[in-house]
Amino acid sequence: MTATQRRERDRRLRHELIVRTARDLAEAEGWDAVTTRRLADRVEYSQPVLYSHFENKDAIVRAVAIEGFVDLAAQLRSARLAAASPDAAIRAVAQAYLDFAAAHPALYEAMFSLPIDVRFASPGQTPQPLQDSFTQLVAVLGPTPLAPGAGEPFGAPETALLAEVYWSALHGLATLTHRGRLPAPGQPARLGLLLALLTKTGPAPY
Amino acid sequence: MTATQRRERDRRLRHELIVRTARDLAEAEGWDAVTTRRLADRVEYSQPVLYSHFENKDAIVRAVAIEGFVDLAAQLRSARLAAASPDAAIRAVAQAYLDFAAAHPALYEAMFSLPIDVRFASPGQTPQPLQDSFTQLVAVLGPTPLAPGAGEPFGAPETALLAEVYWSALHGLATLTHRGRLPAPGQPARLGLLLALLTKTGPAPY
DNA sequence: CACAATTTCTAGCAATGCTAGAATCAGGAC
DNA sequence: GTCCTGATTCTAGCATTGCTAGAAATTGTG
Repeated sequence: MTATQRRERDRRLRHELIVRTARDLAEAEGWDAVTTRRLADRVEYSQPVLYSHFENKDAIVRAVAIEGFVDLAAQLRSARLAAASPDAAIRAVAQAYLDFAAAHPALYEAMFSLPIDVRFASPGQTPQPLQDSFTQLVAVLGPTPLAPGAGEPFGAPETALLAEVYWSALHGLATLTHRGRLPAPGQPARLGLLLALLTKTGPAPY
Repeated sequence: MTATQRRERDRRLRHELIVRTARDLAEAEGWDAVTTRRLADRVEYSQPVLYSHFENKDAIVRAVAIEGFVDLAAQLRSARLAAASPDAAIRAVAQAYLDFAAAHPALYEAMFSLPIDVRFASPGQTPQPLQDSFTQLVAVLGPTPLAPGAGEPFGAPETALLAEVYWSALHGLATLTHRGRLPAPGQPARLGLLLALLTKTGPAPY
C-alpha cells in the first residue's frame, strides 16, 4: 500500500505545515491576525481542510503551544547543562526562560495566556513536553533548595514547590514586561534581584 | 440650565451602568460573553449608545480594568494598615493580592491579561488608580528591602525594583493558578514559600 | 474507460464589532 | 397648544469571524 502510505505522510506534512504557518503568522502579526481564512490562504488550501486536521481553531493554537514547550524544554535543558555550578545553572535557566519569552512572544502567549484547553500538572493528561519543561526547572533547583546547613525554614518544602514559585516569578516577569505592565529596560535588574533572593547568594552572612 | 445638568448626570449614571454591567457580565460568564449586543441588551439600550460613551469595546474593558485598580489599591491598603508588623504587612498584602485575583478572576484578567491600551509605569500617562496600587506594594516593602545590616547584595536596589519583583511573583502565582497551569490547592504553600524567600524570615541564622 | 470512494472546494450560516442614516424625542418661540 | 430645531436613540446593514453542508473534483480500482 505505498499509495496510502504516501497519503498519510502527506497528511502529516500538511499537519505540520499548518502548525508552523500558524506559529509564524502569530509571531509576525499577532494571534488576532491568525484567522482560519488567512491561515488557509497561507497553506494554500481552503478552510475546511484545516478542520480535517484539527477539531477547531483552539486545537491549532494548542498544537502550537505544545510545540513551544518542546522548544522551551530544550532551551532550558541546554542552559542548565552548560552551566559550571548549581548557582550558575539557576541563573542560566532563568535567563534562558526570559530570553525564550522575549524571543517568541506570540508562542509564549499561546503557551501561557491563551485559553488552550490543556490540563497541567496532572501526570496522565499533561502533554509530555510540558512536563519536560517543568522537569528542567525542578532539576536545576536540586534536591536541597534552601540554604545548605541552615535547616528548612518551614518544614521541608519539596523542590517541586520551589520550582513552582520559581516558575511563577519568572512567568510574572516575562508576562508583565511583555504586556507593557513593566518597563522592558529594567528586566535585567529585576532578574538579578530575583536570583539574589532565590539563590540567597551575595554578601549575606552565610 | 437644570435641564442640561440633569442630562449630564443621567449620562454619567449610564456610563457607570455600562461599566458595571460589563464587569458583572464578564465575571458571570467570562469576557467572551461580553459582546456589544448582549451588553446593550442588559443596559436596555441599543448598541450605538455604547459607542456614544466609549470609542470601542476595548475602551469599555479598559474602564472596567481601571475601576479594578481602584478596588485593588483599597484592598492592599487596608491589608497593609491592619498589620501589626512590617513582616506581617508583607504577608497580609500578598494574601490580599491573591485573594483579590481569586475573587474577581475576570476583573483581574482585564487588568493584567487583556490587551487594554494603557501605559504602565510612566507617570504622565498611567492612570492614578494603577499607580496607587503599585504604591501600596512599594510602601509595604519599606525603605530597607533586604536583610537589615547585611548590606545590599548588589549595589543598593531601590525598593521600587523589589516591588516590581514582588509584584511579578504574585502575578505569576495568581495567573498561572487561575489559568490552570498550577493546581489551586497548592497556592497557600507556594505563597508561604515565596514569602519566606522575600522576607527572609524563618529559622535562618540572622 | 467507467465507476466508486475519498478529498477538496464553493457557498453559506450565525455571530461578532462597528456605523450610516432614519426615526424619535425633548425643549423653546410664538 | 403648535410648530420647529437640535440632540438622542434606534433600525438596519456592512465586513469579518469561526465553522459546515453539500457540490465538485480528484484519485484509485475493476
